[in-house]
Amino acid sequence: MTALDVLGDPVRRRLLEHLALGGEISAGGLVALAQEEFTVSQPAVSQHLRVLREGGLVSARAVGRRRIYTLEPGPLAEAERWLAELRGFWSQRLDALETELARGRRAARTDDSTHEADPAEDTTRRMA
Amino acid sequence: MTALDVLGDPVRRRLLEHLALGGEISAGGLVALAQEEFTVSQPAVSQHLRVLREGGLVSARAVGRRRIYTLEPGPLAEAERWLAELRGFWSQRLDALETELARGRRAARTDDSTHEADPAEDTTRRMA
DNA sequence: CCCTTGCATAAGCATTGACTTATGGAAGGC
DNA sequence: GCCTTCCATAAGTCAATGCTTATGCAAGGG
Repeated sequence: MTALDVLGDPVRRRLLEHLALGGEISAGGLVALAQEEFTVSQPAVSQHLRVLREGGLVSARAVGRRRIYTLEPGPLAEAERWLAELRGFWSQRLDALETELARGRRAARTDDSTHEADPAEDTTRRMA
Repeated sequence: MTALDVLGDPVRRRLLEHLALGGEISAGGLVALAQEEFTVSQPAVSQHLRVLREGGLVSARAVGRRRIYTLEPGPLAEAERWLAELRGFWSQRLDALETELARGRRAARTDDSTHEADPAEDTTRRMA
């Protein structure tokens, strides 16, 4: 999930948005666009582009003395899947809880009271 | 998109995964789970939980002296939408490019040659 | 051929951020 | 009423990261 590490910066996110909307954009074009919204120098943007490249989120090809950048959808899709899976398991859990409630909770025969989910039972540090 | 800022840490991501799979988990339980995979202290995990709380990714309620944490799907869904939109615009662009190519490219009447997408045209710094 | 443009890298600095140990307070067991 | 457990916060350290200026190199234009 290196994509989510790379996405943790607003400038990089904006660069990706511009690439998604505008298609292929040269490094200079991306610098100009970034400087419309952030006060950053050309090297700063270039370094962000390097991070994006190393994360596989974009690719660059040389055309003359220009570097044309393209969005690479792979890592983005991976991140999206990760999020979707989280949400999936979560809603599944919600559903389970609902049906549990709908069933009238015939359990709770222990005279205590509603206890929380059990995975947190052992809180002592099991030193690895 | 503060969610993506918060998601830029592997420990926090893992905590969210555990919450998604296990439902509600106490702070101590999350500490124990984190310490199975990372060598982190209890305060470190507590600080991560604070970041997650402030980002709205989780919520906590007090039960006795325990703090029970719950996944909040809202920000996650928002991040997912952002990613999906990126991918959406991108594939749209890809499609447009394909149809353009399929059309045989009747344009290119200017004797020059294939030029790249135009948004990068002006590369001078327009100082804001 | 220079001279300019386009972009990347180097080096240095400042800030952020993740960790640590230490501590405190609130709730429960005895 | 203690003592323990659970968890959060405080304070300080260290590394990572994002920025800057300076520079270098490759490609075109005159």
